Amino acid sequence: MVSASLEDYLEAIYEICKTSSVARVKEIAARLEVTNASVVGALRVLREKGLIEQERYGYIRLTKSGRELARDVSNRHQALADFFNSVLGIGKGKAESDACKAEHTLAAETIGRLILLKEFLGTKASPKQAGLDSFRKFIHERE
Amino acid sequence: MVSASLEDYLEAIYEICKTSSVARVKEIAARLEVTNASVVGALRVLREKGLIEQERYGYIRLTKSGRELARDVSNRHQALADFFNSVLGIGKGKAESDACKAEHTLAAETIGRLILLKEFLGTKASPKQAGLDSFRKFIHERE
DNA sequence: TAAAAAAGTTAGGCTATCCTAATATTCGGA
DNA sequence: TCCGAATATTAGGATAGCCTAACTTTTTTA
Repeated sequence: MVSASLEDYLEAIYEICKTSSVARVKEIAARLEVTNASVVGALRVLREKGLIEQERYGYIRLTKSGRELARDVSNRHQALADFFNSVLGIGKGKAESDACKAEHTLAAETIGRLILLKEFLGTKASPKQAGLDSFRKFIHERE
Repeated sequence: MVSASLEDYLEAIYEICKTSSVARVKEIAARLEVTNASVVGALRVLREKGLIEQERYGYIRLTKSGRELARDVSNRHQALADFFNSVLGIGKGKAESDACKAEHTLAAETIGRLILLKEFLGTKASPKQAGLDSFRKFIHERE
């Protein structure tokens, strides 16, 4: 298992690698607002867990399992931020910061249901079927 | 500010005091599944922050500000557990454990919106107005 | 190409939170 | 009432995560 903090590091590396192909200590530190020293400490642990690869003083890449884990965290983050903002109408900034924290704590099942709820509310097909009961049916149909 | 951990202690004391009028170290330890020693350490901090009163070897009571804070945490917990279970259809156990963690991380505004969303979905009055747009109107009317 | 700048690392320290083991206090029953 | 059981506390230690300061390596540039 990896802690919430380590998930944050993985997620940051994942996001950076989307555009840069490799990540560097400085970028991770900037994104997470911690010092380089803290990043180095976290990277050592991630390396020991086989989630990243890095040569001394070199670039940082996710391993297969690191990438899978990071992608999961990132997906949870996106889903939550989107739900908070586009369903609940929370401002983007707060939606992001809430997602940042809740992505580590909410069960995958819970987040999955939030995604369904958004779909349900976006459904124009059957606007007459509002309400909890029809949301339950909606869940049942897709799971 | 109090940490997530201290909020858990406050909440436990609050719940215990609902039925017993005072709390004891042993009960708090049992509820949070930590040792007595950990409870004692946390109580010292809560005392320093003026959130509880306790004589040496004696009973534990919340102060006014402690009770207010504990009530807030407890309310967030209830609202989340209820939303997860009764709206999302998550099993009670998981709904509780998710609530336990998210109660410390989600902004009050976010939790407030979840409560509104439940009300909205429970509204029988206007079942034709399903969908995100009418939820937004719904929010607007009550805030 | 050598010195300066930038980036990465290490060493050591701090705080929060938990633990176990030992000790102190309180309380209930013989 | 006094002794043992129950409860509370203290002492000391571990871990995680962050920091600053000093140092090393790499990169840039004059």
